[in-house]
Order: sequence, then C-alpha cells, then structure tokens
Amino acid sequence: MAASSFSPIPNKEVFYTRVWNLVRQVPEGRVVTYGQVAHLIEPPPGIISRQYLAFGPRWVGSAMAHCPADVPWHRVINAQGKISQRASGSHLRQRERLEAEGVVFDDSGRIDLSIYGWGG
DNA sequence: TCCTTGACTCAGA
DNA sequence: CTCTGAGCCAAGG
Repeated sequence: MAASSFSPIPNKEVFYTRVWNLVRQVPEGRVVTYGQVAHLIEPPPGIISRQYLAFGPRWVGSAMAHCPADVPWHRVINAQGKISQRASGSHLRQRERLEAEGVVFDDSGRIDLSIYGWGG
C-alpha cells in the first residue's frame, strides 16, 4: 500500500550497486567470474536462495550491462574462464584491456583462474 | 500486458 | 573435450 504514492527503489537496484562495488575492488590484472561475484556479495533481502543460485550470475550480467564507466567490467568473465561474446562487440575490447593488464589468454581464449582469478 | 532476448552456471551424455 | 537441457529472472518493444 505504501508503494502507491511513490516509486520505491527496487531491490535489484541495490543488488546492482553491490555488484558494482565489488567489481571496483577487483585489482588490476585479476579477473572474477559472474558466479563468484554473486557468491561474494550479499543477496537482497527477501530473495529466495534457490532462485539466487540459479539466476544470480545472470543478474550480475544484467548489472554489468548498465554499469557506470568507473566499473572495471572487463575484469568479469564467465565460470569457464573465457570472455562471453556479446552482440555489442565490447568483448573484443575486454580482451584487449585484460591483455594490457598482463592477463595471458590460452590458445583457446581461456584465462587460467588459478593464476589470474581473484583470490587465486 | 504479452513476447523476445540476454555480460550465466551446472549436470548429464 | 563438446553439446544440450534446465533454471523460471529482468528489461525493452
């Protein structure tokens, strides 16, 4: 009933902010996976843990789709250690930025998370 | 309001 | 190693 007078800030907005805040803490030359981000941050209140486990990583992806310019979005990759190719074509610049930070790619275009993974 | 698309991950074959 | 299906959310037209 309280939501009739004004537009309340969706929990997803808070979730996005937490995602951006965590990504900003990723040091240069390190990478982190979507699933790892979803696991490190605190999920919004009222969220079902089962749904969070299933779609948490996708929410992180949605958050990165609208992340501010100061967020090192290029340091976020998928659990396979590879860069997700997207229609925007920004994945090309993502690899370019990572290589500029000293990240080495495998012959298959995969990054060794044991070395470049955040906390690894 | 319905339908389509999407920066994901895991398990099984 | 690669390929497929399930999960059942969010944003835009």
